[in-house]
Amino acid sequence: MEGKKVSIVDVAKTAGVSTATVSRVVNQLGGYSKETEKKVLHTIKECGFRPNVNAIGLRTRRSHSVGVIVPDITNEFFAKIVRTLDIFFIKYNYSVLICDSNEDPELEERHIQDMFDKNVDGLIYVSGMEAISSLVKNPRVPVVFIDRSPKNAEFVVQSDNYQGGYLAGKELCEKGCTRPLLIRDYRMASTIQQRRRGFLDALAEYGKTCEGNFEITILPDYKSAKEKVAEFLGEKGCCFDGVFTTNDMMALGTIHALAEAGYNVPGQVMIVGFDNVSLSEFCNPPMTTVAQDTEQMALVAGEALLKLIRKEPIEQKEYVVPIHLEVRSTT
Amino acid sequence: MEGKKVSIVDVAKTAGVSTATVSRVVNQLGGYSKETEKKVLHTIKECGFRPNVNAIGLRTRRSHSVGVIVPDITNEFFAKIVRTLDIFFIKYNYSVLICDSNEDPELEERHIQDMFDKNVDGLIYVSGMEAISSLVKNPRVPVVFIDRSPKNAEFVVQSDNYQGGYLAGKELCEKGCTRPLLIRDYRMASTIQQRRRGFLDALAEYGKTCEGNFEITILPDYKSAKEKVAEFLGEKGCCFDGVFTTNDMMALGTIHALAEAGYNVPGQVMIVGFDNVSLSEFCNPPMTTVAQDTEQMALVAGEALLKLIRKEPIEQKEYVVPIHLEVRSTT
DNA sequence: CTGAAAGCGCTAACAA
DNA sequence: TTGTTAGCGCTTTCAG
Repeated sequence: MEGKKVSIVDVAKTAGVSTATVSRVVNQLGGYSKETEKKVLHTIKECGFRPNVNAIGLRTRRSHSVGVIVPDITNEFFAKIVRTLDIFFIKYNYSVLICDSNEDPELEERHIQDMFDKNVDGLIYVSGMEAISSLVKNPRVPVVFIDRSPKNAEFVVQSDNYQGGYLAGKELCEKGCTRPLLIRDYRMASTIQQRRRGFLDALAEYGKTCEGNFEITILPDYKSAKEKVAEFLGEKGCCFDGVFTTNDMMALGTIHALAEAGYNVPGQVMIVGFDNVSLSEFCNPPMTTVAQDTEQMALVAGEALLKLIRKEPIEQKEYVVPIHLEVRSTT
Repeated sequence: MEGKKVSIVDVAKTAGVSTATVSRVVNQLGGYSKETEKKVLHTIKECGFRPNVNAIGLRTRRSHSVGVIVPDITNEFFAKIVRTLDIFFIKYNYSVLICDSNEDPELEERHIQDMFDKNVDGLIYVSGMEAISSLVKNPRVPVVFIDRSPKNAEFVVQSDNYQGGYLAGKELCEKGCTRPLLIRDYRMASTIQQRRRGFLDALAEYGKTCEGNFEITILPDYKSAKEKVAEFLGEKGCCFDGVFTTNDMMALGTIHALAEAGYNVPGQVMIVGFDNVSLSEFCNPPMTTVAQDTEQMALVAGEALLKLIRKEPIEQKEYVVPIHLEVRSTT
């Protein structure tokens, strides 16, 4: 009895009804008696019937699945979003297709095509590149953006990046920093712009001016930060006493460069990171950092996509998730 | 021209051939003239034809996709495997369906069913629970196991866990440890057993005996380790001078418990972890740990699955990936 | 070398 | 309330 797959025809036959009726029951479309329903449901269970998703997809052009595109699944921030989304959608019987673009536009393009080929009913696009062109090409499927806000986006959810930058600046100023330094991703994504703006505004509020070399722009990783800070230290000495980096790995690189050059953190230089990756809690000293609420972001995005898919009205096109400062030992 | 999807019929029509011929060309089955091939290929490109995967799946019962099941995508170790697999399979035009079982047997069961429903051509199962029953139920699709070796497995790839444990024990002994302690996952998975065995064998080689309370068994996370070690320290004092934990988070918990109790690492107690997560490099002090070659594991698994899917002969049923000790500052 | 046609499993008119 | 039936887009014999 485990030999062949049972189809809707088999169910119909053994239940003594038509395939249409079985289909109605399976999809809970109503228009059948309580009795037939019970009968059909019973035989379905009996013979272990599972609808063939390909046949359904072929007929309906829907897949009951959504795609999630992240630039790096290896990054805890994205991994958490993916996980939350996965758990969210399974509740609604949607399966999620995860795809790691690996920061590679070509790969990303390919993955997106792949998802369209699979007839995803919707897409969640997390902080990707600008190669959104191919997304827009397909107006059939709704797209929700996390952490990135292209024009014409149907729905965008982002952390309150401005507030994050502001909190970082405020923390530094209140703890007595007088010569602040900003280290940021050289690519000026909108999120980075907002963090920067918030930071500068906080400084201004405390009467700090932003002198000449107060800003370093680099690749946003540990190594770049460490090297660049070491170099900076070598050239100009420690002409700053507080640093805000636009992510935690850069903060860590900075901490280590400082430590190796013999400076004390937070004694001589304070540091605030961004993201609150678990590393920031366990490094030495534990890092003060701006924490994003990944779970909330994912949930909001999931809910919005679901509405878009169901063509329910959506009250707002944008959602800003609150952010908070996790104060630890580098400030 | 962007209005409707073009099907194989459209291509056939405009190319002036039959759908059968188009199909043959698309699938490179041969049996057509160079000329028709060129003509068909050209019109395919011309009108942007993309085969409908549902129709193909419905006909062939194959999906050209494989499933990957991990217990926690948020864990760097698994995320890396997923990413490598993804990149590997895309080369062969297979798409990979990632699923995070979230250490939840019910969710896992559901995800697996889902994958079968989607007609995955193969499955890679990474260090999951024992709920493999449902896997075995479906003898149609080949399964490759990573980091777990159930009986009857078609193919298993694992790190050389025994060697890992051995290296940890040796390192401790050579650096002068006399009272070793083992802290391990309370669940005795085969991988943990092997690490333990290797560790004990190394100790024996150096004439160390394993006295009474030399082994602590806990949940394998930071918090459990930290609490348990603190408690242990409180009850018996520091009756050990070297610790091997079966993963890095436990090692970190141990380090922190020790630090808080005022013990010096590695001065009074040495520590060796397992996994080489990036945290182990950045914590304080940077941790000596046993490094698994995740990339190699993923690649071997991917290659094996591909062979299984293609029904090519497979020379061995098991593959052991070398491991090495990353010596840092806790030993 | 090429085409005609059956049918994979399901849904959705339309009829009854 | 239920059944009949025509496809969805593709592969795959079987004929030619």
